[in-house]
Amino acid sequence: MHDVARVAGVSQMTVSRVMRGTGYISKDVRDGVVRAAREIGYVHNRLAGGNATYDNPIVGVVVPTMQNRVFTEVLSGINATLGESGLRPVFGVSEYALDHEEDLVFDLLSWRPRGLILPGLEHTASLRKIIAQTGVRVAEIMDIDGDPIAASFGFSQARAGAEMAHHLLAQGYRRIGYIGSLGGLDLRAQKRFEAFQRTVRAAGAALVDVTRAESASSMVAGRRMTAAVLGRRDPPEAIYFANDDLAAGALMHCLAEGVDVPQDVALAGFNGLDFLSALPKRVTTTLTPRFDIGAAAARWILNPEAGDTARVHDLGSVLRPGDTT
Amino acid sequence: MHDVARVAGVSQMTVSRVMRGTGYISKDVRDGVVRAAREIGYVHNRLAGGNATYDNPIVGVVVPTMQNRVFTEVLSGINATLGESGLRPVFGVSEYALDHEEDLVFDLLSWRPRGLILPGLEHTASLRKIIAQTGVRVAEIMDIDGDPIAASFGFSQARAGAEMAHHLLAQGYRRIGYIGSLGGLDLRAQKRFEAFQRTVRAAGAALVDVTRAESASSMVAGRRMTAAVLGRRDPPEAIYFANDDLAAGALMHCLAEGVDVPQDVALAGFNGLDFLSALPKRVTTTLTPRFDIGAAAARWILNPEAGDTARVHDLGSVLRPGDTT
DNA sequence: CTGTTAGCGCATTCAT
DNA sequence: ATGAATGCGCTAACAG
Repeated sequence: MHDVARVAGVSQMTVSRVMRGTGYISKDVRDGVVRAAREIGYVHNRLAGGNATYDNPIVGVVVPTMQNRVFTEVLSGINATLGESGLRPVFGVSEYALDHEEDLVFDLLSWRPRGLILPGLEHTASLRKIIAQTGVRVAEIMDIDGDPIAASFGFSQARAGAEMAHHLLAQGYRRIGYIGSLGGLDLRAQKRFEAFQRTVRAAGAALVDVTRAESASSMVAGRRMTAAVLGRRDPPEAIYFANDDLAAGALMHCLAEGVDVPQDVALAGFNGLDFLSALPKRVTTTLTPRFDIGAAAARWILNPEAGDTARVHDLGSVLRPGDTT
Repeated sequence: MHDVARVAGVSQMTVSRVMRGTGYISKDVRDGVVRAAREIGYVHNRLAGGNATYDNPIVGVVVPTMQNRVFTEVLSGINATLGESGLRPVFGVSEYALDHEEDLVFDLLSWRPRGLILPGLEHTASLRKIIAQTGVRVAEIMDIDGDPIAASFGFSQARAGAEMAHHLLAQGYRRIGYIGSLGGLDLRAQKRFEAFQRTVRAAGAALVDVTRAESASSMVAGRRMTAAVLGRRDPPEAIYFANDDLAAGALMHCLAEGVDVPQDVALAGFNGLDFLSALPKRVTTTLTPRFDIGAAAARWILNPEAGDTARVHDLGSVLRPGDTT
């Protein structure tokens, strides 16, 4: 900055102001500074200033996985919203492990981020403690069933699960199955499952099969598990999947093996990913506003002053019946 | 750090050394410092030191899009490799626009990254200039057909395209189509296409239909375009798609409409994404090492000293014939 | 609208 | 194995 200032014939502080676009600078001076910077090939160091201001143009983001479109879409929403303000997300992948999440948050805090975006409402005690100590602004996303640290953005996982149960029951299915993944590590999926299970049983229907892969969810896993479940004695009339990938894999199994959907077995997914509408049958699913959740959380981090004092932000989810139930 | 030092009864410099794990520190002192830090809730500021060292534990990454699994897998590879060294990727999305890429690089340089990872070998002149001026370490990924700034990691897009042409020709197809997306903005896809086209024509066969969506590639777009192409007079006997999503969408169309594959039309994709193996038919495709490309590029950024002086790193691609050709 | 002064939190360098 | 002095590149606060 000193060099730029010398070349432009102004003070170093003026260069700083031009670079950040703050304060009142006459057009002539501004142009001169910009030209001088270009001339000597100067690139503003945006992190050095964080030293003086105690924070950086960064938002720390923890995602459970990158293998699932859901979280890359959330990340897209965050990135798009932050981009307008020149901030950037710096992310870590927790692999659905709370203790790993704790380590990640500790690391991300060493970047002095303006805020943190975390998945879900469940965290370790140490995590909560360090958040309280440092006073970072934290947005919790994807789930609103619980008490947020500061603010939550998402929808009710329990309501979504119960709603799908009601839908299947309304279609007359009484012998129902559930197929998930990750051995139940996905706490949001688990919440959906539990509400689903409660609702099914409360109606006097039976949850006849619950299967979870140890692996991550994928079409391949869905196809494999569905084949297994349908091969057992007295298979379910309808299966609720933890997400669309699993459900789509199930549909592929049925297409390949000539199993009639929904006559022989009904299928329901979760998330409403775009690719579903390319499949031969429209899969019944629940639409979730993934991009918007990321965008809303990012916006909340960006505007500490905004009159938005709500702690719980329900962006809603919508059950979309298809041709598979 | 001062506070930690006071509590631990050592100098600030010793705390700095403990935090970074460098230099020789006696176990007693180290433990005392760690305890003191925990006691007062101190979190190391990893970016402040970048001030003194002229760079930060950051690698700037440009990806063309987040809508495509391909690039999230590359990002995973980068993230996994950097994680071991405590660095983090900071990414920007170029939307396949070279001028936007230029802006992003300029922005990423303001983070004083240890290196940059860029998609492809084509960049604007200004981009090249600023890279040269700042002397950042740059890894170019996904393509090796050309002259890298410093080092490239990927495979030959041209070879992959030609190889698929040979495969289709060997199966006896003479009237061939191509379906892409993004109006040709994806320069790697474009290179594949051109080599494919050359090879088809050199063999005396005909490229009878070339269709590109303006939108991003997706199963939905693939299904829609395939329906259109097959509805025209004298449709192609085989279609080469810019990627697996498009090809999978085509297969869905054929399944839904009772079009026999590969009897009525043969289909070939590109990338070898996992989900292909869940489809009712194995789609012919080219396997690409996406995760490994990201990992290799990250490793190269991490080890400036390594004896690796090669500029071109061919990680290879493999044509995998399936049941659709 | 622009400049001066002071200092952010840390790492390098050189002592000891 | 540890400490003191110094400076990195930048911004806040205030002066004018």
